[in-house]
Amino acid sequence: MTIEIANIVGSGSLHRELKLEALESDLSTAYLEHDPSNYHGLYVRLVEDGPLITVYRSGKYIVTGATSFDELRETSEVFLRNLVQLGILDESPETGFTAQNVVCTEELPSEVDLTALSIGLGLESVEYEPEQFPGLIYRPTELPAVVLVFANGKVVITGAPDVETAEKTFESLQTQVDRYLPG
DNA sequence: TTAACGTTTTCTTATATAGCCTGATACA
DNA sequence: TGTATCAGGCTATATAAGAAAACGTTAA
Repeated sequence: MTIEIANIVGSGSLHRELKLEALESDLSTAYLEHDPSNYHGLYVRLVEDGPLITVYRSGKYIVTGATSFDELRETSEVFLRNLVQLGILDESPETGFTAQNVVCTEELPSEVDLTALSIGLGLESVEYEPEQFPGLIYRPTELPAVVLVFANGKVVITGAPDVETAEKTFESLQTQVDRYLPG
């Protein structure tokens, strides 16, 4: 099994309020975007095309666009170090930074008859409306993740807090596919 | 009926996936 | 002018955050 991580979302808190306008002018080396008329959060990128940090006045922040847990952690830590260097924080606080959502892709060994699969899985855990969206949406009752299954066998797993959960979710799907669409 | 307040929804970002639609461009 | 091709946007999914708008409810 070769689950590929496409995106990880994490969040944490600095436990103190921030002046976003001041932060915007102080973080001169980062890639910044702040347009309160569009959205109230301050967007920060430490490197061009790198993960995006959304910072709020409350001191809470979100990191999106990381493709590994190392990159997610590193982004949060470098951001905190920058704030300490700028004198915005006295020292790196305990932020409680954790991954909230992992988006992964996988592939089933063969094409899938989505209509047959939706009948097999049962209407209570499946949404499949091809006129609206070409993928089948599967919510396993025992796992906190959602799976998008496409007719060509490609699969997107989202909502999982970690890779283990994503892998278990894919295994659960594969079991169901083998049961309802043998051979 | 209107004001005031409380609750809910929408917005934004990242990302994969695939089908459909629309607009732009190229060529006959 | 008509057809073909391509690119881009929208559809749906999860998640965090908080402001603002859109609701619903209650009282005067």
